[in-house]
Parts: sequence; C-alpha cells; structure tokens
Amino acid sequence: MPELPEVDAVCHRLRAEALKAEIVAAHVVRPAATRPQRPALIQSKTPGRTIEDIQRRGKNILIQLSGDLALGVHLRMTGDLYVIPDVRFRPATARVYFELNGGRGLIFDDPRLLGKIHLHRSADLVKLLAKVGIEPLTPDFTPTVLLDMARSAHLAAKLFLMDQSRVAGLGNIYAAEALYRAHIHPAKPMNRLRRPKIEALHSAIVTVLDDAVQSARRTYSNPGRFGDAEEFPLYVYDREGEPCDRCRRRIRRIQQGGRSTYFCPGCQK
DNA sequence: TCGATCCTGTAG
DNA sequence: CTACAGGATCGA
Repeated sequence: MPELPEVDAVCHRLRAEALKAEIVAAHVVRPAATRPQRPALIQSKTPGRTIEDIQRRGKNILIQLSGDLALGVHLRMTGDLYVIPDVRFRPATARVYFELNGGRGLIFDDPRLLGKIHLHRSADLVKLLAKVGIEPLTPDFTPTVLLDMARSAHLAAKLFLMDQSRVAGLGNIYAAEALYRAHIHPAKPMNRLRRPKIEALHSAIVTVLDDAVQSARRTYSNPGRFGDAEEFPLYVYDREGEPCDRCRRRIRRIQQGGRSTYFCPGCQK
C-alpha cells in the first residue's frame, strides 16, 4: 500500500536489480491488472526488449523499455513490484510476471487486484501522466506555489493533500502526518489557510516525505514485502485513542472522503 | 465535489 | 459475521 516514499523505494530497488535486464517472456495471469488493455498487448510486445530506465512520477512507476515503449505501473493499495531469482517460484498473487534473462522474474504482485500495469509508447505515457500534480520533493514545490493552489481550493485540507492532481504522492498516512506536524485540522478548508500556515504545511510535507523516503529505502530493500513503516515515526495515523505525544489529548478518527483521518483535537485546530 | 465502486484479505 | 484497508476513477 504505497505512497510516494514506498513507490520511490520500489523504483530504487528495481534500478539496482532490473536495469539492463532483458524480458524473455511476459505472462498476464489476471487480465484485470491490464484492463482496459488486452493481455495480449504486453505479452506480445515486451519480449525481446530491455529495461532501460525506471522512474517515478507521483505514485506511478514508469519502466522504460527499448524501442520507445514503456510500462506504466500503479500499485494502488496492495501492489508490489520486485525481482526474484527464479521466476518459477513466484507467489500465487503474482498478477503479471516477466521472465528475465537468467531465469529471473519481474513480478507484479497484487493480492487485492486494484493495481494496474499498462504498455504505452513512451511519449503517450508521458502525456497520460501530465495531469499528475506537482512533485513535492523538487525545487518547483515552493510555499508560494502551494499558496497559489490553496487559494482556489474549496476543499478540506486532508482531501486537498490526497488529490494527486494537486500535490502528487501523498496518501492517507503521510497526508495525516503532514497536517499533524503543521498543526492544521484536517477538515480546515484549504482556501482559508493563511500564508504562515501554508509555509508550515509546505515544510511539513517536504520533511515528512523526505524522511519517509530515507526510511523506506532502508526497510523496503527486502523484496516481496512492504516493510511496515515501523521505523518511521507515525504520530497520528492508526493511533485512535492514544495520547498525543505533544499535548496528551487522545488521537481521534473521523471520516473524510470515505477514508479514515486521524488527528489530534488538541493541537490541530 | 461527493458517493459508489472496483477486489481480496484480515482483524475484531 | 462486519468493518476496514497506505488508491483512484467514474458518474451524477
């Protein structure tokens, strides 16, 4: 269930293990994973190609193949993407898998079947990802940019942060953690935040994601599983009823957009 | 902009 | 059994 830091870790791991690998064969076990594309597309077009590059855009993974084709992978809630030494020993939840040179396997693993893997021409994939919002860990992401986006957003702060077309990469956990660190109530309308609060939020987003990236690269270096974020300190997520580390008030859970939001009623006004 | 929906697994 | 899960899309 990856957010930006976990997707980054997956890409990091893949770059170390799959760069320059050749795809020998491709198998779509569950067509749902490629829909609306036909399984035959990946199966017929990827064999013989080499993995040239692996990039991340928001929570999307781009696997650049030789011949100007690219695989676009989205892990959604339970997806994972990793290399195993012997493709014959893939798990039962492998939804798409590639046999690589040397008998290795590149596995798209997704028990819940919500994730997607598609094949596009490289240029088309870039176009498809144009609607993804600003990358929070680049110099483009400044307090002023965030303020500009906030002005027109008649939307709760938590929902704003979860919207991938605005700031890309935050999910349920890190959105809640960023708001906690910035002392902002998750239901606060985004367009009512003043510049100082926006600056605090900007800083919280960058700090949380940056720290989580470092943490995830360490804990997720283990293929086939998502190390839980145990190494990374979560102050509110999944801590309903526990005392806040700052003010000792009990962490509360509310529903926003059909999902749980955790926050401290004492220090997030 | 909101709710329903896609799926399966697991915790209570 | 029900509730819920670190996500995103689609339709109204």
